[in-house]
Amino acid sequence: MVNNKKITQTTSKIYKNVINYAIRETKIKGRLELKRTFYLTTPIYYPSGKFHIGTAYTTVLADAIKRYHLLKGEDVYLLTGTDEHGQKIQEKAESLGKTPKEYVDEMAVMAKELWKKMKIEYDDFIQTTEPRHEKIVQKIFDYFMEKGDIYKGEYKGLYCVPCETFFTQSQLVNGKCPDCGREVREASEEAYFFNMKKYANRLLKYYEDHPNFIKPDYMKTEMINNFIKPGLEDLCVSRTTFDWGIKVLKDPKHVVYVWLDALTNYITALGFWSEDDSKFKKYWPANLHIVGKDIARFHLIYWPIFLMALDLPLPETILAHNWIVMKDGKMSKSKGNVIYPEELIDRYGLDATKYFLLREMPVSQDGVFSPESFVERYNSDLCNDLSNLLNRTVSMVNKYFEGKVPEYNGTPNEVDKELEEFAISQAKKFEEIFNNYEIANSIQEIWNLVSRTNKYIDETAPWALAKENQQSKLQSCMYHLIENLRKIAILIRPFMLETSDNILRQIGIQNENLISWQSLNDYDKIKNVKVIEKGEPIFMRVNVDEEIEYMQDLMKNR
RNA sequence: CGCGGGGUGGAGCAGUUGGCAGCUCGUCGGGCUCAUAACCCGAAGGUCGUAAGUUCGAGUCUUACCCCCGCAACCA
Repeated sequence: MVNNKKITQTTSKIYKNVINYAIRETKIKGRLELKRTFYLTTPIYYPSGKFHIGTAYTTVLADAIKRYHLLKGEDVYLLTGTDEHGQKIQEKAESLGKTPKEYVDEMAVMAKELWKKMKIEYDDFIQTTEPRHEKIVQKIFDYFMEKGDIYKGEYKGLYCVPCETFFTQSQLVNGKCPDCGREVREASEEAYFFNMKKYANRLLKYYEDHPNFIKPDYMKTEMINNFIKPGLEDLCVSRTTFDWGIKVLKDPKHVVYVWLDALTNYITALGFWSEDDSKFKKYWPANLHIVGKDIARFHLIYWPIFLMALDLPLPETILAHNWIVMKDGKMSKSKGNVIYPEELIDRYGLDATKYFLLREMPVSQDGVFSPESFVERYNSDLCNDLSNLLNRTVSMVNKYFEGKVPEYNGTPNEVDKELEEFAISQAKKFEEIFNNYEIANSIQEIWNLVSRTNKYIDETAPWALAKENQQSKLQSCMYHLIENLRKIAILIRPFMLETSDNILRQIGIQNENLISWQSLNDYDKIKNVKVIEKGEPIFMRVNVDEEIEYMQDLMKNR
C-alpha cells in the first residue's frame, strides 16, 4: 500500500527470472535426464608472489557460487589453478636460486594451503606446467597452425636490451624502460600470431545474440568500443626471447606465449582432446568463468575466439568483477596498505572474512577495504544483528519453554502471517539477485530478514505475552523466531558454512530436510526440536579502536 | 584526444521499462528488557556533479561541460 510500484517491479523481475531459469532447466533435463551440471572456474593465478586479498576474493566468490548451486542439488564442478609460465616466473625463480618448476610447485602448494585454510571446495587444481595441460596446448597450437589461424610474423615493439624485454608505449616510464630506466629501441623478433580479425564479426554477433554472456553489461560496451570496433589486432602467441614455456612442437625455438597457454586451462583440465574426456563431455561448456576486470579483455575477446576456432560452444557467462582497493587506491607494499587474507582469518575468523569480502563489493565499482569498514561490518551486521538475534531467541525458548521449541500452531495474528510471507519473499529475492551475480546486494536481502526478525521480537513482545499468560501467541512467536533463524542459516550457507552449522546446532535443527534449499519455502515443518541450554554467541563485539589500530599496524609493519 | 565507470543527506552504498528520494553506519531524542553498552521506534540532515533540453512529471531519457577512477592491446 505504501510502495506499490516498487513491489510490482520487484515481483515482475523475480517472475521473469524464474521463468528463464525454469526453461533452461527443463531443456537440460529433457535432453539428458540428468542433474543440471554447473561448471565454474576461477582464473589461474600468476604465482609471482604471495596471494593477496583480491585473489582470495575471486576464489571466495567462486566457492560461494559453487556451494549455492550444490545446495540447489546441481552437479557442480569448480576449477582453479596457477598460471606458471613466462619470463617473470623464470626470473623470480632464478633470483631465489631455484628452477622455475621447483618454484611454481612450491607456489602451488602455497595456494592449496591458502584455499584449504579458506575451506575452498575446488574440484580440480590445474598447474599449467602439468603434462596434461602442456600436451594439449601443443596439439591446439598445431591444429591452429594447420588450420591457418596461426601464422608466422614479426613481433615489433620497443625493446630494452639489458632487460631483454619488450614493452608497449603505455608501459614506458618517461619514454624509458620501466625496469631499469634506460633507453629502449625499436626491435622485432620472429613470432607466431593468431588471426583474430577473422573472427571479429562472429564475436560481435555472438555478443548480440547472447545478452547474458558478459556481466556486468558495460564490460561488453567497453570491449566493443575499445578493441573490436577500431579493428582487432592479431594476437602474438609465441616468443623466442625466453624459454620457460610450452615448446611449439613444429618450431621448438618458440614457446607458446601467455594467453593461448593460460586460457585453455579451462578445457585441458576437463580432459579435452585427451584419452579420457568424460569430464569435458559432461561439463563443457562452462556455466561461469569468474575473472577480475584486469583480465577481462582476454576472457571476453580472445577466449571466445579460441573456442570458435576449435568449434567448441562458448561459456554461458563470463563475470568480470571489480577489485578490492584500499582507501588510498590500489594495494601496494610501498603504500603500506597491503593486508593478507590469512591475517583477517586468524583474528576474525573465516566466516567474518568471507562475509566482508562478499558483502562489501559493489556491482559497478571497486570495493574499498578499510579497517574501519571491516570492524563496522563485524560488529554491526554479525554481532549486533545476527549473533544477538540467535542469542536472545535461544534464551527465550529456554526461559519460556524449557528449551523445547513449540510446534507450529497456525498464525494467531497478522504479524505472524506477515513475517512468514516476508521470509519467503526475501529468499526469493536473494535467489533472483544472486543468480544475477549481484552478490553484495543479495546478501543485503538476507540481512533484511535478520532485521525484520529482530523487529518481530519487539512487535510481539514475548516477555509481555509470558506475563499475560498468552500461551498460544507465545508459542507462535517462538516458533516463528526459530523458523526464521533456520531460514537465515540456510541462506548464508553458501558463504558462511560454519556459522550456518553453528546456528542450526544451537536451535536444534538436525533433519536434512529442514536444511535443504527447498525447505526455504516451508514455514510449518519444525517438530520436536530443542535449543541448546545456554546460547553461545557466534560473534562477539570487538573494540573498534583497538582493532583498527591492530590492522593498521599489520599493514604498516612489513 | 578516444573509450568505460563513478559523482545521491557526515561516511559508505541502492535506486533495471521516468511517477511523492531509499538502505547501512554515525548523530540526537524516545521505547523495551528476551539478548552482547544490544534490539525496536522517531527526528535532524540531500537544489540526486554543473548547465540546458524532452515531458504533465527526470536521480532515472537527450546534449554540453566539470571532477575522480580505470582502460588504451599483448606484464599477468
